[in-house]
This record gives sequence, C-alpha cells and structure tokens, in this order.
Amino acid sequence: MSATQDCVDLLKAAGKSVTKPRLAVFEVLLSQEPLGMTELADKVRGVDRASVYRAINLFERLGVVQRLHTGWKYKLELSDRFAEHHHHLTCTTCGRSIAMNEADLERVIRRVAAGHGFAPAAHQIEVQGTCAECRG
Amino acid sequence: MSATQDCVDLLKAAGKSVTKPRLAVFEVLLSQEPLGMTELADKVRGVDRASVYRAINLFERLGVVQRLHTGWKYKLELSDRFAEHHHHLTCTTCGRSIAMNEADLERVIRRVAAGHGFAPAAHQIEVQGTCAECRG
DNA sequence: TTAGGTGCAAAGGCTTTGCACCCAA
DNA sequence: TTGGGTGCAAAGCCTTTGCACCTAA
Repeated sequence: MSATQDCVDLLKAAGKSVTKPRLAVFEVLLSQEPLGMTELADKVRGVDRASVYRAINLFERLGVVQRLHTGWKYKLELSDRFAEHHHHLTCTTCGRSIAMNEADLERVIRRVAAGHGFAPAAHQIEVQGTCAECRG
Repeated sequence: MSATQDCVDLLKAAGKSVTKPRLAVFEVLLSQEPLGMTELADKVRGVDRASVYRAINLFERLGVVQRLHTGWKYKLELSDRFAEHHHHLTCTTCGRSIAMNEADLERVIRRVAAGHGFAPAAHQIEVQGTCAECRG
C-alpha cells in the first residue's frame, strides 16, 4: 500500500474529507526532509497558508505528522507510521547526523515513564557530540 | 554560595549590569516549575514584557536559562548550572511537565553513542504522553 | 558622569478565525 | 444535495524594535 493511500485511509477512517490541499501537504512532507512551517507553506503551491495550518493541525491529531525539535527550532515531518522510528547523534564538528535505532533506549524510556505513572505517546532524543572520524 | 549570587557573578563576569528587572526574572525562575513566556511575564510584576524578553535572551546566552520544547510552545527553566541535570515527561492533556532524573537513561545513551563510535557531549530527551492524573 | 538598561508604544511575524463560496461524499 | 473544507482578509498573539528616560557602575 502506498503511503498516500495510507494517508487517505486515515482521513476516511476519521470521517474527514480527502481534499486536494490536504494531499498536497502530505505529498510535500513525503518527498522532503523535515520542514519548518514557513518552508512547508512555500512548497505547497496554490494552497492558502491558513489551509496548510489547518491540514497540519488535523494531521497531527490523526498521527500523520509529528513535530520535531532540533536545537532551538522545530520542524514537521511524517510520523513513525510513514518512516521508521529513529533518533540522531549529531556531530558538532562535521555537522553530520548519524541515525540510531536502539531498542534499549525505547525500553528504558517506557520503563522510566511508567515509573512516574506516565503513559508515553511520543518522545524525542537528540545527542550532540563528536563522531568517530572527527575524534580520529 | 546562593543561586542568586551565582547569577550576579555571571552577569558581572559578562560585563553586564546587575539590575532589578534581571534579578526579578531570575528569582521567579528560581522558585517555579518551567514557565511559558506569558506566565513568566505575568509573575514578574512591575517589569515590562519587553524587558523580560531581553532578560531571557541574555540569560540564554549566559547559560543561565534553557528552553524546554513542549509541542509548538516552549517553556523556560534554569539551566543545569542551577538545577540538577534532568529531562521531562510532558502531559499533552494538562500541559504539566514532570521532571525525571534517571541514571539508566544517561547510561544507555552513553553506551549507545559509544556503540556508534560517538563521544556524546550533550543530549535532550523529551517525552510526551498522559500523566497519571489525566488518565484518571 | 555615562554607557547600558528600561518602559512605553508601535511595528513585525506567525497563527488563528470569520465568512461566503466551493467541492467531496 | 449539503456539510465540511477552502481562500481571503482581518483579527489575535507573541516577540522585537525605536526612542527618550532612568540607573548601575
């Protein structure tokens, strides 16, 4: 099943209309790196800014997109439903981001959250440091 | 040495004036949970909103306060210099942030980073979900 | 004394909202 | 057909900025 079809199904399941503006927003997110709201609105041509906000608001409630915090900024990207869940090790020397997908981290977070009577729905982990090559 | 004195020293070391509005902002942060900018400005009575923004901006550059991202918004709290290193569980229902200080999390991050040949220098972890009270 | 800091007010950006028209179901 | 969705424009927030006055050093 294509990602777009999955998105369509989610909209229908929620009793929402499958409209051109909504799919346009989805397609842009599908083909790009995480985007800021301004960049996103710029890339979705022919759709009013207000509609982009409304689409993102809806997509967030449906679990289609998630907000990602990188440093001081925040960006939008498709949720783990459309891309494998992962986090990043960012090298402050060369700027590269290394993806990590560690079950241990996820496990510990669930356990710690549970220890506080907390039901975790989402989480972000960002690590800054020096990669193997730059330490070399 | 008191936290306030530490703050005063940081200001002086940076060649900045120790003013009443700045200390007022610091004191509010010292005695409260993470605050949004609006809440903060409301609690610092007698200080103009613009001055609160300017104080926070300065404190950020001096490493006195740090921003904590929760969804679209952010909250402000004193940095690790004034409060023990920790992370947050943010409830998406009531908006409260619960602090967690778990050695296991830190350990796992160091181990995972090392597994990638990565030397971690700093990290952020934010968990969103539902707190015990809101789950009822 | 005086350079930096503050209050006030106005300007700038980003986001939301009201409303009439449009289109997916 | 018709109720939700959209574009447009205006309103609302949040944050920054210009300027004259104030104050810490």
